[in-house]
Amino acid sequence: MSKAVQKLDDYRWLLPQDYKPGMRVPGIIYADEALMEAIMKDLSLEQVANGAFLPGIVKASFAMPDIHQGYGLPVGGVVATNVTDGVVSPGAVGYDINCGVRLLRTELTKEEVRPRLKELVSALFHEIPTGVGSRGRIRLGRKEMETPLLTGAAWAVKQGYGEPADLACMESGGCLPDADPEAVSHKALERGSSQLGTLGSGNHFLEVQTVAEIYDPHAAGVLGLFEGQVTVMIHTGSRGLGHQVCTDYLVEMERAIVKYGIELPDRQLACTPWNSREAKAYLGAMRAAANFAWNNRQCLAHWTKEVLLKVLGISPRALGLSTVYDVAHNIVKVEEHEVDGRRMKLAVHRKGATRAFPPGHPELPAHYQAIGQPVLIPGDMGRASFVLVGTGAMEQTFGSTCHGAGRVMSRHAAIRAAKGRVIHRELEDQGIIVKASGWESLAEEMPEAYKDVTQVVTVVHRAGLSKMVARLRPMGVIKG
DNA sequence: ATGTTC
Repeated sequence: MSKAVQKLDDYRWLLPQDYKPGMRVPGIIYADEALMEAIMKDLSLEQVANGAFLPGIVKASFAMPDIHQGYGLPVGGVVATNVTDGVVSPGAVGYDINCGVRLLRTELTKEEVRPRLKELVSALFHEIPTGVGSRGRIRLGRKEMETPLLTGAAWAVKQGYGEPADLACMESGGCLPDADPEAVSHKALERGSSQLGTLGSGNHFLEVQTVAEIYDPHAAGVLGLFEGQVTVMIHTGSRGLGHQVCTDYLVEMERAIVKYGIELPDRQLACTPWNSREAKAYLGAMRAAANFAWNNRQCLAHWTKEVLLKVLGISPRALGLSTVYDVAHNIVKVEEHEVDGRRMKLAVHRKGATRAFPPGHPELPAHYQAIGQPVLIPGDMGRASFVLVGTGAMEQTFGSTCHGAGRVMSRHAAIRAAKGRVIHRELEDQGIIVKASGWESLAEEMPEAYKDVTQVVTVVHRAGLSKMVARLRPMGVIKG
């Protein structure tokens, strides 16, 4: 019976190490009974087990309650490898390097914005490039790409997009050090050259929201959030540039596993020893792509502010827009963690998982030291999104929590299920104005295609990975 | 996620 998944408590499940011969550590899944049922329907658990084969993995292959099947590792997976004898795996980061979420606060209430909402959503949709292959107003030559890739969002701020204060409100200050633009292929640079300040497609969105409920008044106060307030959430990543970096290095990793004799149950997890030439190159390129994504969200936030000012016809002071935080949920980072009582330097791969460091952690900005790292959880466009803060994830999951709702329907299944329905009308009946590039992109993303995000965050809250601060309700959404 | 099967 040990070969089956075992329930540890109300929110934790164990995938024993003998679930699949060759696992170096067990798997741990965070979920309640209902979410576990959904998780067992695809190959997620198999992929959690496969992650446990990665050389140098420590503690366990972790999965968050929003996991679903992905490329190699499930989306919602966390694996940490020892940097002395472990590996780095692009499939355990994902195609959309530094896919992430940014939350902006305003001084406005929903009553003040509601009368202009339709106009606002139309203007945002008009001004912000959305959809696959969308191009923005910034055009950079290959040489001009170097600084944004090296210096992160500080580049956008220097260009006049946003303010220096934004940088302190971003994970890692909006820049991963040791990025190497030279390790990014010409093809990747070319794809990225016109994509700064573009939203993309799929589950990426820009949403005008209102704070519907506060669970933790102290943390909400520190974050500048109050009930009835209007916020803006931006969910996007590194676009074609990051996708191309992942594609390029997966080819390289295929060669590396042969060269270094690494055996894996799934080639999609192809990886390379941490101290190899291939790892150095991938990490340099991955960090450059992460910095591109931070610039992308920085530019999008700036244009969002411009549109808000123009449509609402108010002063910047009356708008009171500022950055609450900006998180990366597809990334690999070198961090120090305690494992079996020993401090270790680890490569923490978070693929569809959010860092959630506790209060007092040295990597947090001074103004958030008391509350812990802000966690931004985008839900579906009909229900809710959440703000949480880090609590006790350090001892459990290398300081990681969930990243979203997680799909329950494939894109294809969602389109089939939505046939004959008018999704934007259904949402409008609930007071949510949606603009998307087409019927299909809305059908793929309809609320029923996702798990209930409230259920997901309840699990991470009760399991002590992070603490619920506020629930945000969608008012207006633009989608690729 | 993605110039959505170079």
